[in-house]
Amino acid sequence: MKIQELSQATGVSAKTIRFYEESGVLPLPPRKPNGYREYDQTDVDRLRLVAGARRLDLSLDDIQEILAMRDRREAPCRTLLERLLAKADEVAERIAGLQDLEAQLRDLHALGLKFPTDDVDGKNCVCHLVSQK
Amino acid sequence: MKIQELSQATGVSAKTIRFYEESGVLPLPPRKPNGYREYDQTDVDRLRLVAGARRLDLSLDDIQEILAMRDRREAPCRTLLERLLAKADEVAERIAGLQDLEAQLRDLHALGLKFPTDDVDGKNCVCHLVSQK
DNA sequence: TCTTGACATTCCAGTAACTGGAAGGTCTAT
DNA sequence: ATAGACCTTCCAGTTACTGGAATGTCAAGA
Repeated sequence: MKIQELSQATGVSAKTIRFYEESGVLPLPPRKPNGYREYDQTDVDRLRLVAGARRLDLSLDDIQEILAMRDRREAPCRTLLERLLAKADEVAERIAGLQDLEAQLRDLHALGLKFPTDDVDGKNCVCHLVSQK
Repeated sequence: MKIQELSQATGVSAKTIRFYEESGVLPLPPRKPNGYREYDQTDVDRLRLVAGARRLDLSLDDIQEILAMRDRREAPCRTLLERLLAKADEVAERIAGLQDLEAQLRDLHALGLKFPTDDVDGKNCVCHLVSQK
């Protein structure tokens, strides 16, 4: 299986596959005599796991750690579970921050509409709204 | 006014101020004979505007463009307004995505708790939950 | 056989917005 | 004289890729 086929099978670009390899989340694959990387089904499985975890926004570091533990046959499941929960909490926080941000942006926009639009650089320029304190 | 004082007045680190200068959002300040940067109140104002806009998550590119227009006495207000709105929409989208993500993470966690925890690398390992398809 | 096109390889550089650190110069006070 | 608290520049690293250049390989068609 060549890199393009692995790419097709997983939806991860060849470029990214090489990057994952260099990053250490994917093992160095054997090479054919011509130097091409050779993959098999276990690589598909592993890369799918990586891609799935990335979709859940786990960092490559996290993923590598999880895979390393799995490879050492330690209990990765509990760890993964904890990471999932921690990640969920993180995401919840990020959401709250972004909701604040969105509200502020819309407030500012609404407020801006009330200013005379021909007041290019006057005291009422909306630019001042953005400036803090 | 030295860089540290500007930093105090705006809450932006000296390191970041130099970075902003290099990025072009802040102008090259005059230097004292000893080579130290010299700032005044207009720099405080400008940097506050930058910091405020950054807090609203506008990119340095956006900010630079807005400032450039203001400096040219063009109408930055309308532009800023549009950017605020566009940014708000962007943020709303990002929030929706993150909400999906959080739900997925919590579902996965809940699902994971139902698996036997001693099944280290068996078929039921939560790792498989993460893997796609 | 030659050529074309689609693959493969490596390496270098860039993205956004900083942050950290090293090596060295300057100022102020004791 | 020396300590420390500044200042300067430059280089490197962060995250997860992506783009591009230069080059090599392979299979198929004219």
